[in-house]
Amino acid sequence: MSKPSLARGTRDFGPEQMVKRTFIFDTIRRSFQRYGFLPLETPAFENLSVLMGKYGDEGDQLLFKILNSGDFSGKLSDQDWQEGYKPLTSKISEKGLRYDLTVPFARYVVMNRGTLAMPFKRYQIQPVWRADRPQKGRYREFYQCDADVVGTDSLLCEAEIVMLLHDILPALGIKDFVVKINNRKILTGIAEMVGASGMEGPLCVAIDKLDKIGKDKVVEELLERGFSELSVQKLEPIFVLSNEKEPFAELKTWLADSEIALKGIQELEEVWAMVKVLGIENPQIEFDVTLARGLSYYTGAIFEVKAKNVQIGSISGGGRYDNLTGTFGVPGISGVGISLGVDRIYDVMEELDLFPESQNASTQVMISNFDAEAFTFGLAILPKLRKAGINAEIYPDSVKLKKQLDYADRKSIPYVILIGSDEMQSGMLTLKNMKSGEQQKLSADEIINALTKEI
RNA sequence: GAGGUUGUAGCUCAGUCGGUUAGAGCGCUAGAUUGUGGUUCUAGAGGUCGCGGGUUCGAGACCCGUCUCCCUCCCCA
Repeated sequence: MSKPSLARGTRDFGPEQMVKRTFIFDTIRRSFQRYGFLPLETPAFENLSVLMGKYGDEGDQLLFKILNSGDFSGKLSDQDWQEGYKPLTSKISEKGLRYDLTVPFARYVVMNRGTLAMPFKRYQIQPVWRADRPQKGRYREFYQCDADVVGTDSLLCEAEIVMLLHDILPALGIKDFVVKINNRKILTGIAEMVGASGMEGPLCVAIDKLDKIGKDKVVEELLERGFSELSVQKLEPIFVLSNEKEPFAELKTWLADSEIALKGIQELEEVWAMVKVLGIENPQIEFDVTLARGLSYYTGAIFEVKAKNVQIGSISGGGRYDNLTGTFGVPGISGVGISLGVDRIYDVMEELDLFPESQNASTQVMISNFDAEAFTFGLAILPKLRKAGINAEIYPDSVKLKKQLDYADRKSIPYVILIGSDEMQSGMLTLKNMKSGEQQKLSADEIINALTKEI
């Protein structure tokens, strides 16, 4: 027999952690609802045909695949084994764990399009799985909180996402953050401009590292990735732009010949304008040409949120996707959304010590169990406490008081009711304050009164 | 997927050059105290040294493999 262990990249969440996590979930859910999003849940696993090809090659590889049940290898031939793992995978696995919440949502929209009031706004809070190598702030099972709008290409949705983030993060205590915004159309335009159409993928990957490794290294990497000297020269303005907060005018001059880039810039300007009208106090948004994001389905705005003063990756990301439902046979439904990573938000809050103290979740009063007679007496009082809305429990075994008080102490139960022969005779119970050690004689009703006031 | 690193009691960690019965602190259990927790004192329990193989008279220590933790890259929440 071997000791039990957790699967790589997974965690248990004990009671204290769950109290904190629940606080995050509740805060986010409340905001989602306030913006008119409706709840949705989808299955933990989907057919691979739904998931494959939506996240890029890298994403396909990070999908957890589920082995077909039963004799999955029975029909395999020798040739199947020799063709390599990719063709083999499709023969032995047809389901996979969900990788994000956006693709299953798109599938849901396609399957239910006749019944949904468009534009359709939904939120979804569920775990997702990625066969990644775990690291700080990176897990193989983690929760995402998504809010998406489909069925409209109004840029109001982008502006509302900005606003939503400015509601949620401060409500969690995260005041220092930055919402980075870019637009895929601009990136496409840039690739076009420098004569490297369709190469925005590698382009993004390289320029994304600008603030990390510096201009010279980025140029080096671009050349390595197959960009010509001329292309790299034409990219020069990027290195200047990257320092500006709102360099839309400069961008327009530089990319004047690219229709698609101009469209992207115009979209961003509109979002900025709308954010101003919505009146967010001190909006923490920033244009970032180097923001790319790997998910291949984005076509318009892209978002990423970073918490400042902590070394944890982005806590939220999202963007607009014009043709995700198109991959399921229903084109023309544009959507946009964001995803908040609960586990990273948790890590940020833990590191910055942002969790509120008060936790009304646990027991407020425990009835001690001195002997069989007192136990029966206490049993009658227990439901009265609970009916009055007081979290209460009775110690189940007639063991030494020392042990019972120790239990109450360790659960941080603030009050204990002591019942002995005196108390049963007089009806006046002893209420002990565990923090101060004070004890007073009160009737059951008086105790309920006193404790109700404390809530 | 590539590279590096870690693993000894429930937790944090010692363990010398390869050598007797693997230790400490905290925690846990019991008692001191038969109606009173936190402090104190006393006693006790608790180990497949991640797992599998190898070298050796002898391995917690050395070698190989494997799993896991953490880190860098890639990518991402």
